[in-house]
Amino acid sequence: MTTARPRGRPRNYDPEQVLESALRAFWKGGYSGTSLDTLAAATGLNRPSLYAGLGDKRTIYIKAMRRFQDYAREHFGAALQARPEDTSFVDVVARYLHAAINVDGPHESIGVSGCAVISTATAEALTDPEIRQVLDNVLEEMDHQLLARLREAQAQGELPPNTDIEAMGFLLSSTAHSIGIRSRAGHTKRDMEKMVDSLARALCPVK
Amino acid sequence: MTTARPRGRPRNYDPEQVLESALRAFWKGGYSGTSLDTLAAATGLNRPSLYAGLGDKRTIYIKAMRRFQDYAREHFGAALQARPEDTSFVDVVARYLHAAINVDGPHESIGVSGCAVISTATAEALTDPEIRQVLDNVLEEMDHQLLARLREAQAQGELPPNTDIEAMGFLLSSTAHSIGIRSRAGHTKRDMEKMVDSLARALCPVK
DNA sequence: ATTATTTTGTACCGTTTCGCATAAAAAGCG
DNA sequence: CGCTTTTTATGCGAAACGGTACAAAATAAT
Repeated sequence: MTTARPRGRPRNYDPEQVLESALRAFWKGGYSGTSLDTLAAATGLNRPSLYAGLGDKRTIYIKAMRRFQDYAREHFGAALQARPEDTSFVDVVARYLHAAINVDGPHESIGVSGCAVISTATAEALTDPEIRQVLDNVLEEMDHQLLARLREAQAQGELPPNTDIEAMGFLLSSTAHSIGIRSRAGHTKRDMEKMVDSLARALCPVK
Repeated sequence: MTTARPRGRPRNYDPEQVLESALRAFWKGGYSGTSLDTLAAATGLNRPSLYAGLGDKRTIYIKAMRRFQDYAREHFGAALQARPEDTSFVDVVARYLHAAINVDGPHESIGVSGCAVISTATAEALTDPEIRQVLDNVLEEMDHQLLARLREAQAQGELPPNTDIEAMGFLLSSTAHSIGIRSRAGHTKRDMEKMVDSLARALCPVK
């Protein structure tokens, strides 16, 4: 059984795929630097279809950023999950940093690098309150996701009771932000992978 | 004695002041988001004078970013200088973080916030190799400035011999990067000032 | 005073930008 | 088969964009 076909002419595109293409276009060229023509070429749609399907440029951008945020949340969440083979919380921190490299580092296959939101929303944040809010929401969610896990770790005894959870969370999220910026500047995965273990040890009060 | 006047009609503006105004315009609106008209209005010059005096848009942008880089280098350098009242290296680290807040945090008087380069060059980095290089140069200089000071500290016994200097430098510069991003997202100086001491302690192996 | 030189300001050029109006196309419904 | 509904595609239009031509203005040199 298939869902009942809607009334008129059927859509000629997959909305998910179009949003993903739009994300990649903005990810590469930024908000102001990506025109509707570029967006149309990237998605395969023409401008009126784009507009009818996703809204105006700003709306498409914000939807694309939300999509990236979903993707990032998922990966960071998975990295923070405890695993049987973890010998200390250093392993969890290292996994988080690897996730940051995978999420915010170079994506060779699609020719982009950096956190899509941080790399593009910062430029607009002071002139567009809604985009600033998207950026702030991403930062806040990253901090929150980390702090929740760090508190749990402290409660479970994975981290010493005197650990400054807030400072540690700030440093971890900051490192993730910076990994995105560094890769945007051309740094490779290998450049950053080789730092992960020493960073994890330096970040973790558990020696 | 004054310098011999050049031949033709004298300039009606101070090049330093114009470049500073251009910096503030790009700082606020980003590269793609700032038009030559906006730039002309901000500097008080008209477009032809701007072009004759500073070059085309990209050239003006790059000169403005270099100006910001000079400003940042100076402040970070001053913060890293040893002071008689320092009781431990934690004080130096805290001073560096305060400098990051002053340089990359909100500048209420001129209505901008964030590191001018990171906040605006990241959006262009993947499509403009020269701008990417400006960004990379800033990141590299921050790391270099920090590492030089950390090595010195280790040599002077301010830091334990087993300190992982590279990791510590990476974390410190990353924190500075992130402070710029957070303030771009709307975080206030006070939000971040209140974290400085705990961050400095968490970053410093000297407890 | 005249000339040479440089800066200034208006006005313009061709292109790009975003958004939409409008008609053709593709489907279901009666 | 017509009729309605929805999507597609061409293409328009007003505005904004980066850049420059050109003449007027301001100064030094002769």
